[in-house]
Amino acid sequence: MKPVTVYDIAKEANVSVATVSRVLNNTAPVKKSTRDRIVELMNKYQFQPNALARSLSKKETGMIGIILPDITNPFFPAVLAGLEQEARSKGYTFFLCDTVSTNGDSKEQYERESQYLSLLIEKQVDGIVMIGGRINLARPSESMVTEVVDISKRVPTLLINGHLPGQNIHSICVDEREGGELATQHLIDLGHRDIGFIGGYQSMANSIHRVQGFVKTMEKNGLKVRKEWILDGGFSVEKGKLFMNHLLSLPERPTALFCANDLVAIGALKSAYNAGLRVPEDLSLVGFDDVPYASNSIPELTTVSLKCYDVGKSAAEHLHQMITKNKVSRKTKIRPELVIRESTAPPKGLN
Amino acid sequence: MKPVTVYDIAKEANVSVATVSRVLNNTAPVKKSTRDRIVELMNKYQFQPNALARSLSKKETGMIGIILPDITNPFFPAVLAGLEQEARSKGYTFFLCDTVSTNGDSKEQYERESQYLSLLIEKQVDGIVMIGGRINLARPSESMVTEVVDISKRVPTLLINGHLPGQNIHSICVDEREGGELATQHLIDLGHRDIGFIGGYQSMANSIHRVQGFVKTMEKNGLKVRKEWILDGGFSVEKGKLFMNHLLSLPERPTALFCANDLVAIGALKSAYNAGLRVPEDLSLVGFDDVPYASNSIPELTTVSLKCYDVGKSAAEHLHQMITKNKVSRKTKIRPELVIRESTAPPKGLN
DNA sequence: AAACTAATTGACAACGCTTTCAATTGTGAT
DNA sequence: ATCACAATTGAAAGCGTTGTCAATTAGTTT
Repeated sequence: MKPVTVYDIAKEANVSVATVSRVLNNTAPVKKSTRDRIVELMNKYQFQPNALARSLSKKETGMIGIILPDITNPFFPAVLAGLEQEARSKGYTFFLCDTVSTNGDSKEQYERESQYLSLLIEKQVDGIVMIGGRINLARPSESMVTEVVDISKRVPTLLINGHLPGQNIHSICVDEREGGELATQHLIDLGHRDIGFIGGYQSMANSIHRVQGFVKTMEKNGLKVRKEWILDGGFSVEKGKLFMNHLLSLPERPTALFCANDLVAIGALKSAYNAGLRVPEDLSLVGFDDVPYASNSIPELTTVSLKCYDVGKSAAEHLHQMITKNKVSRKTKIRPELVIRESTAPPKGLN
Repeated sequence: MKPVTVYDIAKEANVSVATVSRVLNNTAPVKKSTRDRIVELMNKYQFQPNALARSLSKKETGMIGIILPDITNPFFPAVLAGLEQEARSKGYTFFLCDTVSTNGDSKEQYERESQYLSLLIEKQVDGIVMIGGRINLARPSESMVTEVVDISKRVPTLLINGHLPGQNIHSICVDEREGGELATQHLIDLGHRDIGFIGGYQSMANSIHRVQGFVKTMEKNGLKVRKEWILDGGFSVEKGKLFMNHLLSLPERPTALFCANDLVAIGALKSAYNAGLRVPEDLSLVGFDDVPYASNSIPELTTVSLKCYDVGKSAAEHLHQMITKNKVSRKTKIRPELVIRESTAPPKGLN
């Protein structure tokens, strides 16, 4: 019942473990006859080398750890898919760390990030990628940043769509601001002048950037941004509904809405629909991220694509370079792209 | 730059590594004064024990491997969430194995499953959970089953919503057939007589069971099931559209559709919508799984809930029992539940 | 056949932790 | 003091690989 080891094989083949190791790794020539004998034994016993022992000895595990906030948010599986695909082709394997907390307490979430960070070190992963969570905070606490800075000194660490103030950790991200500009300009080009922004958190970098792109573009076009049409406080469908409901209760309403992400847009869409508004006839909606949801709603969502898959893929490539100690530029940017679908149209008066 | 080891700590504290290990694991009493000294050094050097070494020695890793077909399908993150939450609370950690193949080749997918199965053994995971893929095949190849049977003898293995013909591997699953009955009866109770079934694969157990529940209930109610209204060949939104389009081209159409999963239902919904049909007025739709999508569409999908989160959670508990060698019943069933939302209504003529 | 280079192999020390067994130290009782 | 016993500790043997260095064997060349 005990697993067979190189030692067992060696003994039965009348060779030393060194030789067995050699055929196992093709690390040095072995006479054909003895190699055959060993291979045969390996098959006979279904020998599977113990990766722990191997890693301990070689000081490399081929594992990369990924810390993300919530696997249930479709955005993360989307980038994960690209990451996985690429990393796998390079021989890496995955350690999934979901920091979601049952009660939605973000303090607990950051706490969990810390735990996982240590854990990954202990597990001796070859690299770490972080996405979402503290690295998306506009102003993370001192300890939060030093913690990951320390980590990044011990093992190649890559941030996806995030950064740490005052630090210069490797990252790959897409220009959120530009995305915000794209979306807003699209709406303006359609003829909208009364545009609102909903979703996100003022404490998070991505939200801030998206809003900045929005505001900048509005002003560039000589349009006024109305404070009461900028609502934040969440990234979920549920929150999207709430935001929309609030907007609906206002005396004056925007004709178009730029949503902090697709989920919020979906929520807004639902609320608008329930209130009898038609999208895009009565209200234009643009989302952000381009998760699968976006193209499956009715109407399909116009959105700015973060190109999740590509981001994931680049991340894997970048991290691989870091691990193999090739030099890479510290930051790599990916440009977002506007995907025009069905949820945007000229405002009503303009037909 | 080298990581500090128990040995380093021991030396500086003037004790043996055994003692260091003891304070590290609280595995035996250590005099307060020396314990304090050691703890202090650990902090000073930010000592983090090497989990590889520890696992090698203890013969346990605290890792559980999970093999799934495609993280991008929202169903899997949903059960993963429950699994993760529960497993984490028990001190386990995750090894993610996504077997998706870029080109959608299922042969390649099964191949990948084999690779991951070996890999997990090599990595010495404490347990394995499989979901989807070959364990959902109605008639998997001989080698596919012996492979996982062999694995299950080496390490606790649990199947979620799957089985292997002629074997008796631990599994936790929800009764697909009953789900099919629930959905169908609901439609019939609403007054529908012309009901179709779309989606799934005739080669897959879950599809077969769902159809069986459908057929059985139809017959029980004295209704005829029409061959031409049973379409299979996929689980995606895209396929759902195709199925619907085909149905639309038929001279006679069903007034209600039971879809193999929510994604297919969404696809059908979109096609119906594009064809000018209104759901549920002109067509009733019921999905299966109850992924987040289901409650975010317009109209919201009536569906049979697989209670993904619960399934994941039970799986974690079950596997934990297996790992700790407590006795558990080999199979645990979870009952599906009909969730009535907005996509179903009495057929038109009946108002 | 001797000398020499090339091809194969084996011994053994890491890798960093846990665990067993025995040795040492400390304590209160006598 | 002395003894019995409990509380602490240390030495060393694993755990299953890899990798280095030296030794052995085989193959050429003269």
